[in-house]
Amino acid sequence: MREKRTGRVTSVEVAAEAGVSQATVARTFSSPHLVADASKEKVRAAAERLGYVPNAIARSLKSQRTNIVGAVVPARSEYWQHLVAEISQQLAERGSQLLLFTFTKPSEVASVVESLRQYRVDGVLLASSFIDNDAVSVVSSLGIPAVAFNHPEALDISGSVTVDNEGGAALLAEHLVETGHRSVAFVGGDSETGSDRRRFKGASTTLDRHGIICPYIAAGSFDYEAGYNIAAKLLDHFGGAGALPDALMVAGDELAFGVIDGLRANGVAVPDDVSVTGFDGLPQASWAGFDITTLVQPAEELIRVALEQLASPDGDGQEHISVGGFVRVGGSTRRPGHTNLNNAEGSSQ
Amino acid sequence: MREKRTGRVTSVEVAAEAGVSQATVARTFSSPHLVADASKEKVRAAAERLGYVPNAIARSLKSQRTNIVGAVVPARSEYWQHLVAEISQQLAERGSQLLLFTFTKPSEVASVVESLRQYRVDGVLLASSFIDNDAVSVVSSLGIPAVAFNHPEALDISGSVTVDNEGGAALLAEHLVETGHRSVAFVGGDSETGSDRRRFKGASTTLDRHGIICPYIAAGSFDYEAGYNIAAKLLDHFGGAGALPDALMVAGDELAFGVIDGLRANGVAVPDDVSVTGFDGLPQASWAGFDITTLVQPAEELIRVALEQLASPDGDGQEHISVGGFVRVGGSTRRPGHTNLNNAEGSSQ
DNA sequence: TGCGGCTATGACTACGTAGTCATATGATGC
DNA sequence: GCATCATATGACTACGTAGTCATAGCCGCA
Repeated sequence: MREKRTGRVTSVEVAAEAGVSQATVARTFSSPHLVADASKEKVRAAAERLGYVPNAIARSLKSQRTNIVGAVVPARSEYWQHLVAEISQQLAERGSQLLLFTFTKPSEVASVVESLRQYRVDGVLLASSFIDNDAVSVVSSLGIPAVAFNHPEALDISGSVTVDNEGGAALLAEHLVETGHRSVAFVGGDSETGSDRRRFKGASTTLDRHGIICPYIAAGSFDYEAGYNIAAKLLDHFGGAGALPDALMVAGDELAFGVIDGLRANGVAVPDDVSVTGFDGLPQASWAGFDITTLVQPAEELIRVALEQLASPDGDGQEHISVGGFVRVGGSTRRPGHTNLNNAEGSSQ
Repeated sequence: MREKRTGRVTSVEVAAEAGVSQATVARTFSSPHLVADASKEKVRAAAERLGYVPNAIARSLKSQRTNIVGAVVPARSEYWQHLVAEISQQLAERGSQLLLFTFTKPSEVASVVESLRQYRVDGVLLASSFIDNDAVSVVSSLGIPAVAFNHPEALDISGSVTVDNEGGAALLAEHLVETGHRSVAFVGGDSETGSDRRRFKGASTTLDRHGIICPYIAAGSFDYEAGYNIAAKLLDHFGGAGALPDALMVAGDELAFGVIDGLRANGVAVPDDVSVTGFDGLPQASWAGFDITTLVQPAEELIRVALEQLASPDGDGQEHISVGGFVRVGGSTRRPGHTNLNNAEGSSQ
């Protein structure tokens, strides 16, 4: 009785067992339409008996396709953790695998790229505005299809997919104006990133059109900690809780969580003393404790578009796609009933 | 002038360029100690000129090692998102890559396992108590070293690493007793999971020893939603906010976030009306808005131990390791000063 | 001088698959 | 009844590397 030497059975052995050639076994699994039903049956039965599983490594070597997509994302980011789940799911649907790389400092990206080159991934999702253009250009100059995700800076180097940061921030700003907010400040994350700058631009331009001047206040990064710490400084800056603007537009949801918690720790009520908006549409933004008014990034669509670009024939992927988001209204902003601009003053503090 | 056909240069071409044999090129990159310094120099220079990068796929085929570790985790879980970052970091330090698979329903695990077999990963981290024993046994019966992570049920099938759920829950229970809580209920997640059962066991046994009977209340799953929804039912069950026990021990942090938000939405103050503890030690548990008293799982250690087990020679990995956690005291539980058991009544409601 | 031992290197081959080419078998057209 | 064609299959080889084996050169010691 033949034993199942599982995981080490080859197509040759299956061929012997099934009484066909190795080629027929290979075809049964990779191009079944080329094999007669009777043969397929025999092969499948033999494979079953022996515990055969096609070797994807060998297949990749021969076919020059790995069916593996690499993703390079920052390790500690609620936003990217959220997206990775979506990436993974969509890749699975396409029959591809996800080779995940995380980094905590941008300087780690270089060595990651080296690994990606070695593994001959079919494509790379460079997922972050924290990745500098050098890394992006290295990858794409290697002939690896790359899509810079939410990295609107990478315009001339590789394909890119991003939410419409400017338009999204504009939508949020419009919403604030419509709900009667007359003074707004913008709390930025990492001002080195294009996302941050574009969100501020969208906000300030829109507010400006309504005669509101929107100062930029830098938290330094997009994480909770930064938001929490900036809260006290905001109070200093404006001269106390009573002097805060009507609303704070925060550049990212995680940052906004920190801002809200920090404000509350300082006795500021959200939204009663100040409205707060976020940006990203994280699941946690809907949690009752925060319930943030935020711009929801259509994660499913963003990633679908990005993967389609990776899958498209090389070179054609040099597109730069911007996807619109939508405002999710939560309890972190005041909603003075059907207030319009005429009586908006009533909702100001 | 030779062009850099990047990504498609082979060791043979580098050998020709450097004036050595292919074997010497291969050795320069995989066993440099076998190559004379002078040759290494020539090879490195030639490789640089041609833009050569070793092909990890071919290497894997030849050497029967992929340097890839697979991880199978639930897609929507704060806890696992937290751990994936740690896994990824530690694998990078070991020169390995992470092939990530996520699932939303346990039924999806089967197809994931199929992919893992094809890719001949060096090992698999089966990261969840949601994965049934069938899947675990399939993997390990394939000769793929597998470590069931936080899956204390898998005792006879593969190696496993888990936090000491029972001991951790006992620590939390002790803390509650020490801080004067005299009545406690346990809010469970998915009672099908061993983690849930053991945490309850640790809690109830310990509380029992102090004369406290701890009922089990099922939220059904470990996610925020479940926690939020169970809050109202808790009030029903106990007959109003005033009749709640002194403390609720919740089986997981994310679940606890939901419980807290749900309680607050129903006008219950945490910790003033009821103390709440979590379990996991997620970063968010330290956020000011929640600031949960929780059992911190030592993520770094857990994963290090798991990876060491994967790396150990096959067969030896059949160990079942339990790692202790520690209590992080937050603001979600009352701390009546130096209250001890003698005057604990004073802090009861 | 001669011989064992050590280092560095090249020739060769296997890893397991998929695609190319050639061939055999029927089925179809005139 | 012969040429044509589609289908099914087998033999063969290449994908790019790493390890095995053999050999050449070299040192030291008798």
